[in-house]
Amino acid sequence: MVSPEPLSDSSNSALVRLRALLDESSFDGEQRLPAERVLAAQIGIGRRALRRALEVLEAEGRIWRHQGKGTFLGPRPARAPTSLDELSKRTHPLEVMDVRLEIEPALARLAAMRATNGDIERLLHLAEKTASSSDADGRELWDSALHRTIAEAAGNSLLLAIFDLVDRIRQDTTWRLLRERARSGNRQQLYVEQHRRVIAAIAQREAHAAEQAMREHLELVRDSLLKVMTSPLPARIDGEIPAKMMSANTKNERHHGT
Amino acid sequence: MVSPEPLSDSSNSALVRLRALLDESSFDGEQRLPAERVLAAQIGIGRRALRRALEVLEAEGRIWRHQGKGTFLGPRPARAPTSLDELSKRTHPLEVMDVRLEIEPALARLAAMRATNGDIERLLHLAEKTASSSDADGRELWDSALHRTIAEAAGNSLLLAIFDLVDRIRQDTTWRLLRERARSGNRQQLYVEQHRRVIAAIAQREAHAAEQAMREHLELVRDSLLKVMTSPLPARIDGEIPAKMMSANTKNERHHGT
DNA sequence: CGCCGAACCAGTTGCATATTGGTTCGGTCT
DNA sequence: AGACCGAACCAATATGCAACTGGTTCGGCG
Repeated sequence: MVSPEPLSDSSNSALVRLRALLDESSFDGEQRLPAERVLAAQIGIGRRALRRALEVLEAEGRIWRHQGKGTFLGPRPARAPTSLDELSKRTHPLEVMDVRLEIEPALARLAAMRATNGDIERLLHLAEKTASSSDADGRELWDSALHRTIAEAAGNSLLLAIFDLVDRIRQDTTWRLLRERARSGNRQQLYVEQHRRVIAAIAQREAHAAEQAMREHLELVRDSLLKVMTSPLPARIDGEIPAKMMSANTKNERHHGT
Repeated sequence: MVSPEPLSDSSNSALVRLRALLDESSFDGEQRLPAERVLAAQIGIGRRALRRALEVLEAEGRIWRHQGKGTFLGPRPARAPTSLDELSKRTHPLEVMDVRLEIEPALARLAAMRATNGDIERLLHLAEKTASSSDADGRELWDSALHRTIAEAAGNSLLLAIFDLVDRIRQDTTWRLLRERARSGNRQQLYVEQHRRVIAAIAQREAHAAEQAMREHLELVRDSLLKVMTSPLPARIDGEIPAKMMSANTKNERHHGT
């Protein structure tokens, strides 16, 4: 068929010659093919023409490229499912807060039921430290330790591992400035009070109260985060917020109908 | 009173002086304190004596050290990510069921709120497949796909990743024989009915009903697993069951959103 | 107008180097 | 003999730099 041909002759010949190279398996055993500059010189075409040909091949899925790494044969390797970087890149802060709202109240409840006296002692100690810490960095450090100690006290190693996973994503670089701005809001005193309430409930073995207190605390944290993110400041973390993911369990009454 | 003193005078004085430094917050804002060689020179003691003092402080949890990094104030930060193998090795089946009981009802609730019509269509399709499947292997396959589709429909990629993590542990080799024995109990028909109920609730957007139905389903699964594990058969999965971890949320009614 | 070479930008890798805590050794003083 | 010290070494980490990579822009040229 004679379709309109946007590519020039030389580009086209480059594509043909590249396809021939790939088909002949001229790079036997070699997953990686030469750098663009080298390859262009070998074939005897310009780098620009070569790149257009490579674009086609990449769109076809026959090769894949990555800046700084090179060009490789075969389909793009699947992402490691639990690779922290990948996961944190494609995870939105509000998603993380939703997950924390699902997990940490449960952790607090379990901690209230199963914490040892030693756990409770450590929690009380941490609460003091958090309150007495003056600078923001120190507060965040002790706060993190506090939440994790509760997770430990829950006595479920898998749930603890999940907590760590979420926490690692939360502490990723992208969030740094976000948290700095979030904690500028002077809610620190309220946070301290909420922490105290959670710990008290755990110490008194009141599972439901611990769960509820933790949920209220995290809801406040999320609202604070939300406020920061929707603030008129032009510097947004990420342009797109998937519509599905929008936080939706502030008051999750039953949805009837529609 | 003159208690036996294992430490020498100089070490002791080093410890006293170090404690003074930390209490006075001489390292305000600085999480990291000077290198051992420097610090020893500053205090005017030998490095060996300094190190003994640091050991005490580390045991007390006031500092933490790591080779090549340095010595830091505060509690030791969360440790490195746990690989799947490691995690799976020291995770007990009942722990996994407890985690599923925490996460999957929440997933069902979110799915009821945010599932697309396409999601629901797929769920209905899967329900048919699961019911019509005759052999046990096929049933398990469809069952797994069903649970994961619900997790997808929840629309939180991080929560989905966590679900996958748990699911991968659940499908680890150690569990194979356990599941074989568990499904020998003729509860399959009941499982199918429970699945149907969960899907119906999601399709009708009844978040609370979906959550509750999923919880009931998983509780039955866990009870079935528990029965198999405590059966008189000598082949136990793992010798030790930490007392803390014993399942303890059979009847904890939940209060979401107050 | 299309193409080319060249330069520049940005992400990645590797290596040499410096610094850290961890350890061992011999000398020295009490 | 035991406690201490300085020095050196070991191993893990951090850091900076050079050398690539693909991605992009620019001026020149036919």
